[in-house]
Amino acid sequence: MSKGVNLKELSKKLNLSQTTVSRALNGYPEVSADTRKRVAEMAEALGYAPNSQARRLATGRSMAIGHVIPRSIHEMMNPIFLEFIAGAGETYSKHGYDMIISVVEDDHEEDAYRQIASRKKADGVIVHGPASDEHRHELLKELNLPFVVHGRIPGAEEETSWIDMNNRRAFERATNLLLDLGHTRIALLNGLEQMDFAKRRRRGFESALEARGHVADPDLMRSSDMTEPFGCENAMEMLKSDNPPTAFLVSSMITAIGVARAVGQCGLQTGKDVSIITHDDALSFLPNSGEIPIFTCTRSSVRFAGQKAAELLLNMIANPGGKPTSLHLDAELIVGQSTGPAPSR
Amino acid sequence: MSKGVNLKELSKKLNLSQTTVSRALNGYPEVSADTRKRVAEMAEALGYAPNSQARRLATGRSMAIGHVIPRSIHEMMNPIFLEFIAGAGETYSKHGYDMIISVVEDDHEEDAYRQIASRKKADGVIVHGPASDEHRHELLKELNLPFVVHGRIPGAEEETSWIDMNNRRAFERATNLLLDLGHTRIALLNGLEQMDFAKRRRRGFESALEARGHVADPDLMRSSDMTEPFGCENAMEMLKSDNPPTAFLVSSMITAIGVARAVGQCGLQTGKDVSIITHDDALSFLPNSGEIPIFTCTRSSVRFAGQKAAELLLNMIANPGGKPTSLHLDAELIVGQSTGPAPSR
DNA sequence: CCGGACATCCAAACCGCTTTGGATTTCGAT
DNA sequence: ATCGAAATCCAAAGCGGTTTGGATGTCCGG
Repeated sequence: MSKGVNLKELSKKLNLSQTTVSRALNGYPEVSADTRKRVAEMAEALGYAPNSQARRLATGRSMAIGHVIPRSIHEMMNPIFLEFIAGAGETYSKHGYDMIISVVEDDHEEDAYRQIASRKKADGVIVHGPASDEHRHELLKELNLPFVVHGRIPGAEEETSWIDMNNRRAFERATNLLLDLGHTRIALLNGLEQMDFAKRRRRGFESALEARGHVADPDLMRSSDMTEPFGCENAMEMLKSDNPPTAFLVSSMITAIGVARAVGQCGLQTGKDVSIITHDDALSFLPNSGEIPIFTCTRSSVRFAGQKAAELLLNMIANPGGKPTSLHLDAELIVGQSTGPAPSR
Repeated sequence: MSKGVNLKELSKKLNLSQTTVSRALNGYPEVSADTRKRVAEMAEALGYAPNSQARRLATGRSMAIGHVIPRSIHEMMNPIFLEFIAGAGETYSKHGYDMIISVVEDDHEEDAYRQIASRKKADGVIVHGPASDEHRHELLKELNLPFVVHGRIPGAEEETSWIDMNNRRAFERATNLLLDLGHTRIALLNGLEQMDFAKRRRRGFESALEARGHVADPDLMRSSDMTEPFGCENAMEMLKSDNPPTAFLVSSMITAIGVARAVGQCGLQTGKDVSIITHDDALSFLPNSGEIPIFTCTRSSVRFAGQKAAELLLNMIANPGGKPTSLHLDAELIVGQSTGPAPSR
């Protein structure tokens, strides 16, 4: 209601020292119950809230987590990224942390991290979209900035904290389902393969094929930003080829929608003439649920991952010096309307 | 490189007072060029960067902009929201501002704003997704917190700063195009009509129809979260009805994709049997560009809107006491593959 | 040679909170 | 009555910057 009351004024009003008022408000034991109550009431009445900058300066903790997002990431991973952020944000606000997001030019990412560290802008950061050739973790270690990776950094799994889904296994299972349905010509529309997750998915796909004595056909494997047109154009091209695939394994719902469009445009029917399995990040604006979801999918909620990543990070910050901890989520394989037995020809 | 140098240490190293060092670094005139250079070099060498909390406390400006996003918004507007954020973020970092995002439970939104104000967490905020029945601006005025609205608050256009596209006019023009093509049964798949933008779009649609002597058929108007299934299910239902529409006017690409799916499933062809015009927010992961875009659309880049909104707000903060200023963006009407003359029957 | 205008630089106050290191009081136990 | 522990509370010292109000030195015209 009222405004601008600070600790000094509040304590004067109460005829108490700032020390006592501060302690009363922050739950320290050396304050009598009476006093505490009196303080709380007056604070409430005067609408007192501690200035966060001052508190941060005094405590040395910024009570904020940073997310550095270079343009390239958010163009690629746009919706997935936000969903993750939203999840993380829920955890932060539950724990009184702020989330600060830096959108930076691609070649300023390192700068951004350095600034966060040197200016003490955040107590920790989340590393998004680790590449196969990843180096941010080294920088962050040097900067002494706690971090959690969304995904895994190849070769640094033991020494970093991360949260990831089991990409390889999910795609292995999906591929097996298609094989079980009789499909042998299976296309893979994957995310950019400089990203770690995409590489893992491909490995899952290939190893499932190989285990059954098949070999992945390079002509049927494409890798790109996961847009809708990427799905449509490539599916179209493959479907019109001499030896078209009967099934598609796709890395994102959006791309899968593109594939479905291509299937339609070719006069074919999804789930009958052509099967599609997609990974489903459970994005809220692209629901794929219901009794029989539209798309057969491997599903793993990226929002949930965000929540957990934040928890991991806050834990690290609260208990410094601990061992890195990680979380391995398993994707569900859910059968929907987009798969069926391979057409006999 | 090195770490933890603060102003005191830096100035000691230089045999200068903190005052002088601070002034040299911040470009004040009362420092000789020599000294300034010496200071700059030493600061560089020692890797000095001012602690942002301390600076904030001293200057009284938090150098941050807040975005409060209740769950309901980010479930609805997910991808659009992020694109806007990304645009705003670019502007912020260009000006040395931080972006802080609070994800809050729906009924804690007011609290979030109060906290930002009382704890001085941000120097201003962006108001997202104004409803027809909007009150946040009143709260923010009471809190004396500068803000810019993305969209418009009905009845408060004059007294608030906002950035918006011309929703009514865009949908009017789109409707006219359809009418020109001979369509008379046109369906409207709109966003939630408690949102201001959706209401405006509907008005544009209706007034274009009326101007040509038609009346909007309530059976052909639906309003909901702009998901893909919303488009598919409703289009399906309408197309199977006795008196199906020959064209759809849709509020979002994602929903339009759903409509296209329904069209395909009905064995019809988009752009021939059924025309679709959608609004296109120019989301990066849903490109609808190229020589002949897939969808005929009204296009307005929401990322650009984000950039501009941020500029508006930073201006307000830099020049307090100014009159509210606003920006009215015009959407382009772009003809793509999804429209054609109404089928003669 | 003097006084004032500039150009430089500095000591200290301040921003608003937390926290250290007592001071004072209370009270049961000896 | 005496003592030490426990319970309360406080003055003051930070945290790391910015900014105010001089102090000092230099240069120039008169």
